[in-house]
Amino acid sequence: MTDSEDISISANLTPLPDRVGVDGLEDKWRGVWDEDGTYTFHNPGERSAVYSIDTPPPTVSGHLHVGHVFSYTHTDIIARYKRMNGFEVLYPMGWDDNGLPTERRVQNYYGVRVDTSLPYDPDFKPPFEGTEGKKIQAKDQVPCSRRNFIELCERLTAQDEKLFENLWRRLGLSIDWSQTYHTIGEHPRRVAQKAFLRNLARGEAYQKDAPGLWDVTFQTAVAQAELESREYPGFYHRIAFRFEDGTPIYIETTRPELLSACVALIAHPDDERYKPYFGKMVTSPLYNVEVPILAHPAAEMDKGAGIAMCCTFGDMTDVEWWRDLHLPTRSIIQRNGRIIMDTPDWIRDAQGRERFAAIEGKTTFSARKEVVEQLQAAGDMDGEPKPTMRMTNFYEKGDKPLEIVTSRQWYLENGGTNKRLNAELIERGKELNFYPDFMRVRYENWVHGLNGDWLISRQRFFGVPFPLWYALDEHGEPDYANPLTPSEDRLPIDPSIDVPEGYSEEQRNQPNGFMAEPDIMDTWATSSLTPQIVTKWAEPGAENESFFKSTFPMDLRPQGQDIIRTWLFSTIDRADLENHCLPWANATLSGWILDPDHKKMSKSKGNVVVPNEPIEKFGADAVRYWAASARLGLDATYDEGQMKIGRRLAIKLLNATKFALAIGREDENHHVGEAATATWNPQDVTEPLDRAAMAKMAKVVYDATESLENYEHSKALEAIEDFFWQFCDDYIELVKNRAYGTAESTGSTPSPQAVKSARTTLGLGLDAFARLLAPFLPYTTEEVWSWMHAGEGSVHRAPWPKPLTYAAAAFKASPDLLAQAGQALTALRGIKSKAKVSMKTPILSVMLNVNDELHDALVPALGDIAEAARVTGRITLRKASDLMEKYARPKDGASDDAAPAETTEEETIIVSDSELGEPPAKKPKQ
RNA sequence: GGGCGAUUAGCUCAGCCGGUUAGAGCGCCACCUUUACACGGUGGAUGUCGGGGGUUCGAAUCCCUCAUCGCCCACCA
Repeated sequence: MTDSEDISISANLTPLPDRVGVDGLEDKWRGVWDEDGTYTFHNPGERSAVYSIDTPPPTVSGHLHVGHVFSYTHTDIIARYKRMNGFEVLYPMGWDDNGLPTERRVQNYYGVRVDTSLPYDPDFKPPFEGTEGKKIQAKDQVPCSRRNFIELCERLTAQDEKLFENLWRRLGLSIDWSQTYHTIGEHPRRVAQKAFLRNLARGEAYQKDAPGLWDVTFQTAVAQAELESREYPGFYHRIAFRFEDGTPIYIETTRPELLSACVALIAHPDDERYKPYFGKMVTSPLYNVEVPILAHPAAEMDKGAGIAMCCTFGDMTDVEWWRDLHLPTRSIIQRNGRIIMDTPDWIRDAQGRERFAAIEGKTTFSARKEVVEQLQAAGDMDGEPKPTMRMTNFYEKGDKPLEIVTSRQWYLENGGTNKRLNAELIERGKELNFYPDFMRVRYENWVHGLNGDWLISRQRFFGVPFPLWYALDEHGEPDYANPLTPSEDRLPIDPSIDVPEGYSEEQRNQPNGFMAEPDIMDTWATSSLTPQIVTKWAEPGAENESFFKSTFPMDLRPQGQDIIRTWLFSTIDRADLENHCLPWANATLSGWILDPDHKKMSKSKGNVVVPNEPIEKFGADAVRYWAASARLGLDATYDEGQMKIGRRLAIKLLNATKFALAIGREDENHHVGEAATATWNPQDVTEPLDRAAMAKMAKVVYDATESLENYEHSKALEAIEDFFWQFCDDYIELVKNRAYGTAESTGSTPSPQAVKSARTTLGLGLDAFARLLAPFLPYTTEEVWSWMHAGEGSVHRAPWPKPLTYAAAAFKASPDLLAQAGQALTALRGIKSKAKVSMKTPILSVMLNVNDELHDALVPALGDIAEAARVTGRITLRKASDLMEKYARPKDGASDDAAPAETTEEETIIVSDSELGEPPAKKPKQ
């Protein structure tokens, strides 16, 4: 095989449609891709031949959003690009269907709630179906077993997943649907439990009975990563504690209802105002409980009165003081957020006990009101409460401030307490390529700022259960210190159904028997393992082992910037602990979608655009074009104008390709009904203008490739698109007559070689554009590809173009000639535009005054230029030096030659002495 | 309070490791139905590059500062 055969492109040309359009292409090609398995991943058995993508599993909430199509398009462009570069692309889809959002929807949709004491009922029928929107009162909700509830969760999410899948398919995501997982599915459960058991065995997972953040609405513990600070209105209350002699000492608090939980007053050790009192005792108002005044550096002198009431627990600072100063625990808040029902024994004062009885069982809100009234009545409050806005921690999905509750929870090391691990995770962050790079800072900030390990247990129902049981002693008390674990080959298990080795079901919850760990893992504890899930880390068998080796560590994690601290970080944590490496080499971070008023689109704002609408209106390729024109990491404005441009680009590609392929094959009605073959050999490109076009193509291919290698899809698209329009507007216009083999205007018939050169360049060019645009406009490019490569498979499996092919065709020509010829053409069109006549009007004669370099460059393309501009008479090029002479003399004729000196500097081509002919007679409309 | 982005034509955005007259598309104006395309074509007008300072022969580009918008982290007495 010689070099020239190596790079020439053979085409199988089909008959062409008389009219083309983008509508209908989606249905046509989606079916073909499914049938042909165009996007199916085939394990090549070696890591270097694979590009693997850790697709974000969207929360299936039943609500779709254009933001979804935005970021997923970015990833799809990369997937398609890598596939065309010969990689087997593992591009799976996942659904995040476990967790609270699903639970809440199921409760409302079916009108049920979990009662863990109920047994599974295989014939359970929920009282409602599809009641969303209508408010089902809590009292109307029918209790059901956890397993029944989970079945309902699965039923509902299956419906939502179908909606999402339809959208993704419509959008043209090149996902291998056979690799789909959902986070509550069997395989992810196995991964989550296996990874947890290994963390446990290595001592990275542990349980602790400690104060922690607690959501009173959902009645579950929450993790640091799920916190959200929000402004919350409150009041400062100035309250008097008293020394033995009755002297008051004032503290300020926004939470007077916690007065009875006070264990100390705390001031800064350097605070001169309070230094004399450290170590002294004071008594609390209302309850007359003695508490010490202590020093701690976390107290801030300029906050409130400078001395704070430490309660167990009002906030995380209280916890810090309590821990550091070994203070007693006096909890008064229950897990449901209400005050405890029994008057605590540390209140001994009879009147104090009476006062406490008045707030028993109340919410913090009404207890606060009661306590304030009591304080005012007792004369222990100074002045009126002063309103304030303060930042308060909320669970990101909750709407009541978090309380701090002591409970037994499971934790996983994440560098929040282990310094060595923290440093290691920072280091992992440095190894990872972030796109854009500045996102790395957010990761580092977060890891540096961790103040505790990752709380992974949740007191909820729909999620992956901990694979644990506890032995019960003769009194029925669990031995938490020595959990019972299943062997890995039993996974996944549900401890509330399955039985630990060596026990029988009858022993469940019996003295000397066992009990299941009731908690489930947080959603992120499963989601943090998506790389292990999609690469089949936990699946047994040689085939899966090979799969894992070919795909892990993965290549790409695309995700939203808002979940760097959760998903990105926790995934790195898990892979570091389990696999001792980064889970992927690259992470791409998407920005937000803003509505046309630059407000972030969100459901609560009511400005969400449902993605089906623009796809319906403009077509999937057009919507993708809009998404593709935004850079990673930057917010993008929802812009239908951009979609219109995308649609226009797609239509142009269809028409230009049809036109180029039709040349020389048309019958008298311009209809192409016959199939044909063609060989586009770069060596047949012989004309200067054609070579210039190919030189430009080589550069564009090179630039686009470089941009895509750097995950800069928008830059690649811009380069390709720019040249595509230049190719259509200038190059095709300049050569179409030559390609036809006719020369109507100049009267000189082009040589067969010149004709072939033009046709070859058109073929090579449009073949290249189909490939270059394939990642962006998959439907349109597949359509045009099918016209020129019938029976050769999909463009999406065709090789990405190489600069070498076009450089060979360019034969060392400069790309500049194309631009220069384009300028000349523009100048000639300008004559007609200014004269307000049809472009068909012949130019009888014209003089083009150009600078010296341009003069020499344009000479070889003059024939094409004259032909394209319909110059029927003389076209003369004159050098700038001669031009100056001309302007030295007064001149006659047209007035568009004003200000010669300036004009000479600003324009490279000046038209003079032009003479137009008669416009041709208008043809009657057909 | 600490940090990260953004700020360029009416709109959406390029350009930013300093260097000729700051670009594109949309929109706008005028014209043209031309053997691919009216879902079209051709031509044209449009900017104190957020403000202010500085470095430099030269700044949209580098430095300082301020402002506005968005986001992240911290902030519950």
